[in-house]
Amino acid sequence: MATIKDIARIAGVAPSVVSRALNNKYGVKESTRQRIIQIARELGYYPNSAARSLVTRRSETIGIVMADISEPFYSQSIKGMEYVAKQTGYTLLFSNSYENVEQGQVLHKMISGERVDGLVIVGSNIQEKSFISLLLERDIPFVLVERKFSDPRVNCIWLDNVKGGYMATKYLIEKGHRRIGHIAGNLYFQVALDRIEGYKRALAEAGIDFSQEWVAAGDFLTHGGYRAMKELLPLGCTAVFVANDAMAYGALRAISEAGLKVPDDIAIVGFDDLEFSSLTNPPLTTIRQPRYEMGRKSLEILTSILRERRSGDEASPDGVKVCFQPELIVRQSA
Amino acid sequence: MATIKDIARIAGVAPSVVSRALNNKYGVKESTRQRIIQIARELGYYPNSAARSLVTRRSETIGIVMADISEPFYSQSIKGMEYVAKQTGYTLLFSNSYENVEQGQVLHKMISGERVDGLVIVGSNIQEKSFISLLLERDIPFVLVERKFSDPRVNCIWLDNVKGGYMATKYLIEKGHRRIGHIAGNLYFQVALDRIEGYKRALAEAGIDFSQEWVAAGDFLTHGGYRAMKELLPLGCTAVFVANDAMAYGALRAISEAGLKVPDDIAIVGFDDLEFSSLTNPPLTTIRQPRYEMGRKSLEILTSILRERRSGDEASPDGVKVCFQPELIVRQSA
DNA sequence: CGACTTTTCGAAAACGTTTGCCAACCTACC
DNA sequence: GGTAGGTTGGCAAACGTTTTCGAAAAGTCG
Repeated sequence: MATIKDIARIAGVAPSVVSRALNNKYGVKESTRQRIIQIARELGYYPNSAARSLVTRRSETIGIVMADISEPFYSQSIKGMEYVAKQTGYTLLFSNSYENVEQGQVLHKMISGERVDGLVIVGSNIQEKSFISLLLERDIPFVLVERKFSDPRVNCIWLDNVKGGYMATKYLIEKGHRRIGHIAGNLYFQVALDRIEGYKRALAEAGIDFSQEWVAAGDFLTHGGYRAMKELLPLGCTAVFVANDAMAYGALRAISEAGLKVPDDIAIVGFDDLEFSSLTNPPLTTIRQPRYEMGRKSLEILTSILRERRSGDEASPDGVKVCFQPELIVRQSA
Repeated sequence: MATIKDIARIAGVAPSVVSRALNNKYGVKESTRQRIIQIARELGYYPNSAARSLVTRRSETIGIVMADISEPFYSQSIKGMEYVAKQTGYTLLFSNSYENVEQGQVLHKMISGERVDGLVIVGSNIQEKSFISLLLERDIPFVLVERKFSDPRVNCIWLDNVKGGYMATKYLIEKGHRRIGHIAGNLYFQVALDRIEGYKRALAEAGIDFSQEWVAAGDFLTHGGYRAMKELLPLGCTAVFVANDAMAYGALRAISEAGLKVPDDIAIVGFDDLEFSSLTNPPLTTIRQPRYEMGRKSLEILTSILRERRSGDEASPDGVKVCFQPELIVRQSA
């Protein structure tokens, strides 16, 4: 590979001039700049990223850590993030946390190895906070997705899950249901708790007693939804609000295996509005989460912080907090 | 962040010794090694990856380029790759090619910037070959997934798609169907061509005339499957072999919208066996592709090449070629 | 105890960039 | 023609490692 020195030699100029020319810095005559650019092109020059980030202390890379990148739930978020990454020239480095950000050395590998300039952490569980103080202490920009965090310094973006749970449940109540169950997500995650909270509020508002028995524990995965629905079935509810679509798929299956019909015997409302949810039988009524926009926003926040830092401006000490709104998508399962 | 020099100073030793101690190299007394390790731990030392790869010319990173990481099709491959990556300590750097590897600078960014030590390229289209000669020329290890490439030097792994297409079609024939349509994938990809070929062979073997009219053009995406099925519907076929599950979902929808029943009016066989395919209505009969194993294998091949190179052994000039076998999964759509 | 071998350690170069600072050059103005 | 001021280019240090080579220390053996 050609280096900056090769170019300098050929152009009859010092390496530093080549660097400035290629980086569009002030202080090099336009004619020599053109000459240098031409030579660089002919040599197929591409800057060595290790050398560059060693001196600039920047990697132009952003780390994305999420539970499991292969969950369909994340597909749209990723697309949104990539959109911004492409715009701003950042490279995205994905890493699975498998429900536990703090465990494992991925985070250390990323931040201590200076492989990333900043982080987007989506869906960390509520018990984890030491990694947050670590990031704060090391002064590494990051944004939390799907988690509200009270410290004013941290950037968070999340969906109003309480409202979403409320909307789903209220919709079922308006449809005339009174015996409404809930399949909850993994309770170590704030989203699961918030959706339960919304469910409770709608119930309370309609004067329906909340019963712990009606909420079955799930794990946000299809199979967990299936199991939970089986638990719920004998209780005779006429409707179930399921904390996410993936579990709703499992619930649909359990219901169908029991020989019951959706929505006539049991109505189902999911959460998330995955791509597949319009293809289930029947198509799933659900709460849409603007995942693309949220992914995009998360990266916009991060890149703008990074930009501020690079330009040396004093960044505001306060983080950004953005709350997105859920939307009810009515299909045929309720 | 603490550097190797800090440790050296505290330990009263030269930086080079620290490096050797931390990398478990021969030539440092066990007692000093322990002392150094202890100090490193106390300081929370982590090697700066840029500095390291600048001198070693290795990034300990593998680039994975695929059409669209968020397609559910890839989820299992990714899991398989991650498994090996974790074992071997490599970091995975994903990049979407959006159906065109050569376009765009991702590849250059990765290889010319020396960000990756090797590449796994899954599903490049058949017209693209200049990137292959580039990689060969630059002597960058890579493995092609989902594409057979005749040059003996290149490592390829693929599924026997001809056989898969044959199995799917033959199954339908055995079920008594004679009017069997096909929804093809994007014809710029070898897999699409091979599955058509398998379809043709099964037809020929059963003495059924092949008619171009019976094969509808698709794009491997759900919506394309939906459209293609609509084209096929008026032709009165009693069965359709769909080139992948994602399109099969669209086909199922089109059929159901037309008021027809699967499998009674039209039988459907898909390809891939995605997670969702057991949840469709009716559950999809399909050809399974061992995606996890293929992802895993691709990275095993690459890492073993990388290991050989690092140890300085002369690698064999010939690449590895691995063909995986498809498997028929019978559910209820055919 | 001396000669030799082996082990342990240190100095320094190298990897490819960026950047602060200074020197040289050019322009223009008096 | 001299000087001030601005523009352009070069030198050298720095970033944090690894690695080569040689020196010093330690160990071995007669």
